[in-house]
Amino acid sequence: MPELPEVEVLVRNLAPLLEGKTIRALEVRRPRLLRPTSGREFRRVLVGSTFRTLTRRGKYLVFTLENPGRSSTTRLLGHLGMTGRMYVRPETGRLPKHAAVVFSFHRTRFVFEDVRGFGRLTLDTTPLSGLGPEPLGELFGLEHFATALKGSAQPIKVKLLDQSLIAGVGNIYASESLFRAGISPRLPSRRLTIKQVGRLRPSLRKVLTKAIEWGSTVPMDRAGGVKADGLFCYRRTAGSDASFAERLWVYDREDQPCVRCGSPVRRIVQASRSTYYCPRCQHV
DNA sequence: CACCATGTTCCTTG
DNA sequence: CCAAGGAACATGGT
Repeated sequence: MPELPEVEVLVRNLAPLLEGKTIRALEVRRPRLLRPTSGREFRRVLVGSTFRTLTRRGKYLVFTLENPGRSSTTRLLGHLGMTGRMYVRPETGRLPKHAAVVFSFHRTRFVFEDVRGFGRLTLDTTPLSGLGPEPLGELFGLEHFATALKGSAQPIKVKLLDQSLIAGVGNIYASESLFRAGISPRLPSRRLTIKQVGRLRPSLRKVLTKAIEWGSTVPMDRAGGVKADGLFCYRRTAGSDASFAERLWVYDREDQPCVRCGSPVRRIVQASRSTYYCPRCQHV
């Protein structure tokens, strides 16, 4: 589920459910996902601590906790990888098969589960320092963007995935924003004209903003959608999912007609990841 | 069985 | 030294 918009929606749903909750017990079932923090260290620091704030940075969730005993604050960093999920539930019922970490409160528990195990929940916050500006923030200026692209021969699609350039853009919204801007994903970054950069920047912002809106307004009981308890997860659900189709213009739509011109959407592989685009609307 | 998957990191190659 | 490409990570869906 993990690009900026999905993480943003998750954070908004989760924050009110966590704030003020004190960790009474903590179970680490897949210590590997805490690395480089050890399970022992993780428990030592967090049991007894109280969740204060939850924010997002790029695709990361940033939790702050307060420990009364040490009168200090702790930052906890979360990342969903490809299949991570986080949610608060009543303490009843059994845990899912892939539950990695379980925080117990009074009558509820906060669960981090991850099927593939590419996600992370750790006390190591160093990954934050390597992130570029937030694409929806003030620091993501046209000048900064244009300058960063100027030096690189990498295809623009690949460049958009570079988290040190912009934080939070993933494979889906990279394709989507290029379609909206009418720019070929193959175009070397340094070849973008100032006019194209001028279109790409607002396209990125629009696509991300719309996705946040969509994620925040969709009925919360759809399969693979958002659940009322703050769980958010989407999976590709073939063509049967109408809302998913409406939401994305090119991603995962290989051979389907372009929503703008009708010619078939093409799929190519760049940096070993799928890119989708309309060869007619995104020439050059 | 084969191929694909929203991400990041590490290693190799040029 | 740097950039680019690919594998690895681990599991499930189609």
